[in-house]
Amino acid sequence: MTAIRLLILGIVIKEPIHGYEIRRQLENWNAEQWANVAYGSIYSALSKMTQEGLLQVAQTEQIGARPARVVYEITEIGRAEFDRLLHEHWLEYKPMINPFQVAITFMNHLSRDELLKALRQRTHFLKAQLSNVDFYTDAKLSDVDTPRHIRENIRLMAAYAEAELTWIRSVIEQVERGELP
Amino acid sequence: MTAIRLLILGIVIKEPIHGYEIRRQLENWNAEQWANVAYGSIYSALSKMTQEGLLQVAQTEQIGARPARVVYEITEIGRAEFDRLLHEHWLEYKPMINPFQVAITFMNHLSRDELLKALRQRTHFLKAQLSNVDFYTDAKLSDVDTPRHIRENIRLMAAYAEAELTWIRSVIEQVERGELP
DNA sequence: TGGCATATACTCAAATTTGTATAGCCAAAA
DNA sequence: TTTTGGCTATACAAATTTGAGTATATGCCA
Repeated sequence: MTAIRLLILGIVIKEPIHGYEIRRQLENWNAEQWANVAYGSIYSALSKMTQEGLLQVAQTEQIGARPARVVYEITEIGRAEFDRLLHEHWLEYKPMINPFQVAITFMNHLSRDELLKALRQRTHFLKAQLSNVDFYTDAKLSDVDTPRHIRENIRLMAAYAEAELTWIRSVIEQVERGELP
Repeated sequence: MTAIRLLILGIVIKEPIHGYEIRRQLENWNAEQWANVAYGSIYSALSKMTQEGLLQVAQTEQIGARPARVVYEITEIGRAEFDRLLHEHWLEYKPMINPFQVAITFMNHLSRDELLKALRQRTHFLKAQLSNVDFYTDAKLSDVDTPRHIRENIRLMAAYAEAELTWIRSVIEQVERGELP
């Protein structure tokens, strides 16, 4: 929960903005690949943080008969909280939650063939990820809304993917030699 | 939520067991480092899954006047669900949720000095992680309750940590050269 | 100009998660 | 013998998250 708050505060701090636009920003950053951003929770977080005084409503824009846009802006308290959360995220070590490691835990419940198939499947996904990296590092750089250092985020993902590929290769070998599971 | 279910089903499938013992098993696997296992949610998941017919109560053991242990066992439906979830986790690519990447997103809000300090701090954590790896790969192997392939999980974590260390070194250099943020 | 896919924008009930509360047992120190 | 700290074991209210639901606008093609 502190993650979604930090993300929202960091977006609102730049300029007053409404929920849907925040969602688009997060999509633009591919945040769904490294954060829990169910889009419903943007709105919960916005009202909760408003209630707590971290944000305030700047204006509501009625466009036709659609739901009115609610534009939020950050308060001084909100700025302080952003700083606090940012430092917390930089200085504390919070584990990364990886569903694949849950799968690994029960490796021994798959047959040899299923396991090899799954490992190769995973290899595919990881390579697909990597091939996106070049695309993004080029394309996103020219996009004005995307800070240049967002590229570093993508590079880190690529590094994780490479590491996992190496690991998978070694596991495949062990499975083929009958040492695993 | 599917992750905690898979974990619990995979533990209960081996033998009838009560909630607290499940918790200890998860601690033994260092599950808090790669899964969301707030220990309260073990009990929620157990009763929910019982209600859904995936588990059933095998017995309740009253020891003195303490809360009675409720021992659960898996049902046929539960076995089927375990298989389904296991395959889902092996064959689908689910993103890993990484709070550090949220921090990276707002790298530019830290001063150069704060950033370098934070990066070095992170380096420390990662090296500490790595130094645990040798310990665990040795120690856990002799533990009967810990399947041998759990070691692979630890090796994967080490691979991620190494990858991140390399990434951090490159970022530090860029920051020192004034190219970031 | 009408129709269809896609985009805009938020709401809310239901499901899930969290963390604290409760409360007794046990071993060792004082 | 009493105190103290830590382990055993679950319950549950409160907070959070999810995702389907609602309803309108807009662009595009024929």
